[in-house]
Amino acid sequence: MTAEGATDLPHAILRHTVGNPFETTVEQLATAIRLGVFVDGDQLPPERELAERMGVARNTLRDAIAALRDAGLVTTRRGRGGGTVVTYAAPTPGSGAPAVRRGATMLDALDFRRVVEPGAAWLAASRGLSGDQRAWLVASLRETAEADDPGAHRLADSRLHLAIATLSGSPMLIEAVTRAQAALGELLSAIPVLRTNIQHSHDQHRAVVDAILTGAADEARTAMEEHCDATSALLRGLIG
Amino acid sequence: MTAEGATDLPHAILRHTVGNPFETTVEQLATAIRLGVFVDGDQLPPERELAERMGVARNTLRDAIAALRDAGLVTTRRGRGGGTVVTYAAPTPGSGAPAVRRGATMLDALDFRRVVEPGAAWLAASRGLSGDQRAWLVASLRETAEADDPGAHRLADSRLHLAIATLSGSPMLIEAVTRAQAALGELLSAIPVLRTNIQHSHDQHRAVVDAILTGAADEARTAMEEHCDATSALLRGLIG
DNA sequence: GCTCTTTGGTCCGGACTTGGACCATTACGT
DNA sequence: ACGTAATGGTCCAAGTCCGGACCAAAGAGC
Repeated sequence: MTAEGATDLPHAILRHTVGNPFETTVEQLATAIRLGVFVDGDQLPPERELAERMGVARNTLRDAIAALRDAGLVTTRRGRGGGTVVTYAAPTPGSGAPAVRRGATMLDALDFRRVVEPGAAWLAASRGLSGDQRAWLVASLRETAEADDPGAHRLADSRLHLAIATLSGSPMLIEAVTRAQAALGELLSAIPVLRTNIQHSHDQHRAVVDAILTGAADEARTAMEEHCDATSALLRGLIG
Repeated sequence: MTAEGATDLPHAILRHTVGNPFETTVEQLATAIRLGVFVDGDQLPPERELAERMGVARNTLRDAIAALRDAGLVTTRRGRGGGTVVTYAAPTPGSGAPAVRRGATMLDALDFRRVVEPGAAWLAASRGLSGDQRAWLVASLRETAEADDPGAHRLADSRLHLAIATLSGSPMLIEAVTRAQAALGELLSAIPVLRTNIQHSHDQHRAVVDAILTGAADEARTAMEEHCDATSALLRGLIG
C-alpha cells in the first residue's frame, strides 16, 4: 500500500457506487448463504417479498436466484408450498487455501472488523435484552460448540457473530459487521482446524456472551477484541 | 423501535441495495460538499475522471452535477481551465432546526458513530504517520479553532473527523465514518452554537489529536469516545 | 373432487444507464 | 496569431432494470 501520503480528502472519501442491482443481489444472497444466515434446508422468503425487502424488481431477483441455482446453492419448486430452498453444505475448509489474493483488502477488513465487532458486543451488552434475545444468543453460542464438522462450525461461528451484531440493535452496525464477515469469509474458511484453535475460539466466544448477558459492556468489548486479535494473528499468516 | 424481539437473522441481515446511480451520485457529491470535503471555491475533478472514480457513466455524472447546479451548490464553466466549482457557503445553523425527523435513524447513527469514530482514532494512533499526515492533522485541528462563523466551524469539524478517519488507513472505516457523519450532518448543524459547547468540543478535539500524534492509541480512543458521548448528549435532546 | 390461495414462470413497454463518438468553448504555449 | 490541449456539451445505440399484468403449478380447505 502506498498509503503513506494519504492527505487528500476527496480522494479518500469519494467511493465507487456499488455495482448493478443484479450482481449486488447475487452477491448478497450468496454471502448470506455462505455466512449461514440461511442454512441447508432453509427456505428463502417468497420472491415477491424478498424482492421488495431487497429493493429490487422481481425480475432482477429472479435472475439472481437463477444464478444461485446454477451455482448449486439453491433449488426451486413451484406451486403453493413451493419456493426456493438452500442446498448448501458448507465445504470442508483447509483445502487448497488460495486465499492469498488481495492482501490489502483483507488487511482492511481485519482492521475494520477489529473495530466494529467489539463495538457491536459493547452495544449489545449495554442494552437490556429480552428473554428471546438472551435465549437466541445462548443457543447461537451452543451451536458453535456442538458443530462437529469444520464446515458447520464455520457457519455457526458466523451466525454467532451476526447474532451479536443484530443484538446491538444498530442497523448500520449490523451491516458493518456483515460486510466485515463477508470480506473475511474466504479467509476464515482457511483457518487450520486444530483442536486448540477451536477451543480457544470457543472460550473467547463464551467470554463475550457471558459479558453481554451480564451487561458488562466494557468486558464484552475487551473479550471481543481479544477474539479478533487472536483470529487476526492466525489470518495474517495466510496473507501475502 | 419495536426491536425488542429481533432474533431473526435473515430479516436483520438482508438490506436494500442502494438506489439508482443517479441519485446515489447526487447524494454522494452533495454530502461531500456539505461535509466540507470540497469547500467554497474548490474545483471538482474533471467529469471524465470523476465519473471513473465514482464508477458511473459520464452521462449520469453530468446529470448529477446538473442537479447540484440547480440546487445552487456548484457552477460550471467550460473550456480549458474551466470545470465545476463549488459555490456553497455553509448556512448559519440554529435556524429552524427541523431535525426531529426519523429519530430512529438518528439514534442508529449516533450509536454507529460512537463505535467507528473512536475506532478510527485508535487505528490512526496505532499507525506510524508520515510528516505530511501529521501536518495535515494539525492543520485540520487548527482550522476548527480558527473558523469564525458557525457554518465554517461546522465544515472544519467535519473535515477534522474525516481526516482522522482517513489517517486510519482503512477504506472500510473511512466509508463508515463518512456515512455516520452524513447521517448526522443535518442534526449536527442544529447544535446550539454556544461558546462553552465550542470550547469543550475543541478541547476534546485537541485531546484526540494529541493522543494520535503521540501514538497513544487507547488514549485517542477514549478521548474520541468522550467527544462522541458529549455530542450525543447534546443531540439526543434535539430528537423526538 | 372442486375451488381458492400461494408460489414460481413469462412477457412487455417504458425508463434509466452505459460506453462511445463527436462537437463547442476556452486557455495555454509557442 | 495560431495550433493544441483540456474541458464541458450533445447525441445515439445497446443493454439493463423496473413495475405491472398475466400464466402455470401445486398444495390447503371445504
